[in-house]
Amino acid sequence: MHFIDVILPIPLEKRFTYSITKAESEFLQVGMRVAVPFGKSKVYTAIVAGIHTTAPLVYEAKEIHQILDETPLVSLKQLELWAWISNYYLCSEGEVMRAALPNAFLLESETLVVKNTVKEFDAASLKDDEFLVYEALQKSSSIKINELEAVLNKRNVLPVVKGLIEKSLIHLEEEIYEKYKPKLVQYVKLHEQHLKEDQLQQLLETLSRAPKQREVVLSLFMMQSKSKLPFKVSDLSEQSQASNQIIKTLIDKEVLQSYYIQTDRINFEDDTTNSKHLNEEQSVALTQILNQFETQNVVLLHGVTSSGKTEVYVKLIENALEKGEQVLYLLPEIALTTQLVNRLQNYFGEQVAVFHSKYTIHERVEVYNNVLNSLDKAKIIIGARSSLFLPFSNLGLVIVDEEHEQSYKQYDPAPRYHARDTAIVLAHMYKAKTLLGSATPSIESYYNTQIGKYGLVELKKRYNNVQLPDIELVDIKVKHKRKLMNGHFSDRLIEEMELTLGEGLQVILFQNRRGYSPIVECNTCGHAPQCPNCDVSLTYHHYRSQLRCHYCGYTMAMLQKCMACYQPTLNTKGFGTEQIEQEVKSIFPKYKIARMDLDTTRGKYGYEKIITAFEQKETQILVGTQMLTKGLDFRNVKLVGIMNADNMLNFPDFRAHERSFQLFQQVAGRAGRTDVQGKVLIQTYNPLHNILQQVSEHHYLKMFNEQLQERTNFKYPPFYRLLKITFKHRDYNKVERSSEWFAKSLRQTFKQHILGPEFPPVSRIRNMYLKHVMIKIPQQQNLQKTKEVLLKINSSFQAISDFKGVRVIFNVDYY
DNA sequence: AGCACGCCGACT
DNA sequence: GTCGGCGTGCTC
Repeated sequence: MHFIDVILPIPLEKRFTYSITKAESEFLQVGMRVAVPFGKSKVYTAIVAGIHTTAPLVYEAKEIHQILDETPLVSLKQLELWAWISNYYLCSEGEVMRAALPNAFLLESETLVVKNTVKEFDAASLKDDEFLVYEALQKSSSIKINELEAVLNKRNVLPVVKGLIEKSLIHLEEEIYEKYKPKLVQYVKLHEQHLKEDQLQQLLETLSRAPKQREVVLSLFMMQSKSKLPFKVSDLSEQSQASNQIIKTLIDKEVLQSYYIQTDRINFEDDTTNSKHLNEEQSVALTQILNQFETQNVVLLHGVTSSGKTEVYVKLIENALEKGEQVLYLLPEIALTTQLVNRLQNYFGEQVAVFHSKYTIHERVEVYNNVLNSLDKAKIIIGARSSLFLPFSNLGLVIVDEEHEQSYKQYDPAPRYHARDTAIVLAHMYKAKTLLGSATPSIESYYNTQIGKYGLVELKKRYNNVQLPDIELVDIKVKHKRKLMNGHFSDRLIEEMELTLGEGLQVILFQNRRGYSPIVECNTCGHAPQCPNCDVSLTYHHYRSQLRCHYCGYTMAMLQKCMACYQPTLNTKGFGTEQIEQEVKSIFPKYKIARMDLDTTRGKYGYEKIITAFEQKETQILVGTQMLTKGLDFRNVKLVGIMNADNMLNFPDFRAHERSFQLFQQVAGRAGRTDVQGKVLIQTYNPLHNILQQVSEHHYLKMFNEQLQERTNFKYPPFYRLLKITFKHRDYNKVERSSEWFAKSLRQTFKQHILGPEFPPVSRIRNMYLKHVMIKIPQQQNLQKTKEVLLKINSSFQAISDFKGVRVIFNVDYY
């Protein structure tokens, strides 16, 4: 007897065992996909994780449905990484599998209703619904079960189907299909029988009465004489100005022959240029990095904005390529702009492959396959965090750019992994080196350089010796008192904007909040409209005059009168990008303004349009949220205005200060990137705030030391690990009771290292109440043991019937 | 996570 | 009387 253990793409801890034949056991290898029946009717794609001959004791293993691969799709190293993630981040291997494989590799089964070939039966015995199904089956022999919903015009069609099965009129079949279809492009050539010269003459004569067709043949003949490459149908129709119909006729007549070639969807122009020379600082940094790699696995490159980190990366990549190694270049999702990708493609041409979520499922499969087959066109992978899961074979270098970015930590669906930390583990598995890069390193990473765990290399000067921008803090409390504010703009900001725009240079305005205003309040009674599903007030969006909830997407029309007291005294409180845009328009009517936030960047090329317009100076002023800060390189920006620094600084989180410093520094880095010194204005009610002082002095170390002190005092990372547990249920009391129970159990072991349960700032989202419990884990405490205790408590918890249905979410190294 | 089975209110 | 709501439990 032969069996396999498989990983299924579902959030269940266990692996599942299926039986296979001897022949299958000889063919199958770990890492191949199989389709297996699961539950009563489902068919899932599973990954083979083990092959053995031990029969399960308490149940009979089902047989597999079919084998889906000829060679493993997932390597042993990848499975090792999956196991590490599921163990470290406390989730199932199935959840990792879901995140790791492009969706198109996961087959889905669909139930088909198929007509039985039966003798006579009494049509009158059918109910109305049953007759409708029977009638539909007369036209086509099978129907998908979800299509029946339309036929019957109701949702629950199963009873009808059951009835028909009992009457032996139909049966069910499961159809499995592969979601990925290779892209085929139609090519044409002259049919073989016309290849010789004299035959061609003859052919042209026979076409003398069909001038259009004759034209096409001549065009093709011309094209063939110029180039030996195959011709696409689209090329031909363009060349000869003929419609596809004419070409189709010629193919039907066998004058032309058509054939298909499988092509990659991802194409780029090939204009390889030589990489730039490094300046002295950069070469020094490069040498230092290479030296440190001799003894360190991880090196942090701390380079101020515009110091030319990318050029250093390029050299390191070249270096790895020469050794025949693969390179993974990780970026936060939003920083994956065409700007950077184009730059790297210019250096490395086809060897670069890009992988991120805006790609279609087909494009992702192609990149995956190219890496799996170690093709030349996928030597360098540029991608967002999910590219960690690609099937590398000889990875030599991992670059984590903007390593401080919090978006490297996946938040919502499990696995809640940190891409930077996982990248280091991944690199370690391949004995590869990791380079972390940032202008504003995370406290954790910088701390690791201080204790000698990572190497550290610094780039202190900007490229071309451009000076760092001059940062000025504007006290808007004073400006308000002296009546020097125009809306949300201080006189200083307006002056500087006029100056910059007057010189033909561009301005970026940063406001970390979208919409028009986050709160609408009644001046008479103080009532503010709330979201019915979440515990937040609705944000007013001027565009379409709506009130929207940023948590659940609820919308309603903007009110004319207060809902509570019916007075038309509604007032907006606070402000977002929309309001800033509107104010700029009225203060600077002569200039063109663009806004970049979640609302304006929907769609695949959402960002690009706005960015390109700004690059090409079609717009002079760009208003936006933190999207603006990531990896954009605008040459013509001189002034950056931060509209309000306070709401970020006052955010209730131990990382708020670090994050504000990073964000302000990054935004400031957009100013003055070529030869003029940039200017940054930060408007604040609190100009004496330490962080703002440190930002204005560009003093990273001061910030680092101060924050580190606070982290020591208050027991936060890097001195303690944090594990956050979220409890979620629609019943408020259930959340209260269950989280209390859990925290109490944890306290028995971990004593004062348990915080909470506490409500988060937004305590209800989509009608689900939330409560958090935090475990602080001292460095000397064994992480594995801690998790074992936690999981044990969790299984007792799951057994308590009162807590049934409460979702418990673990977030290891919570960000 | 799905998806079935199973037990209680509003309709023909 | 049925249809359909979603609470509970299982999946190799």
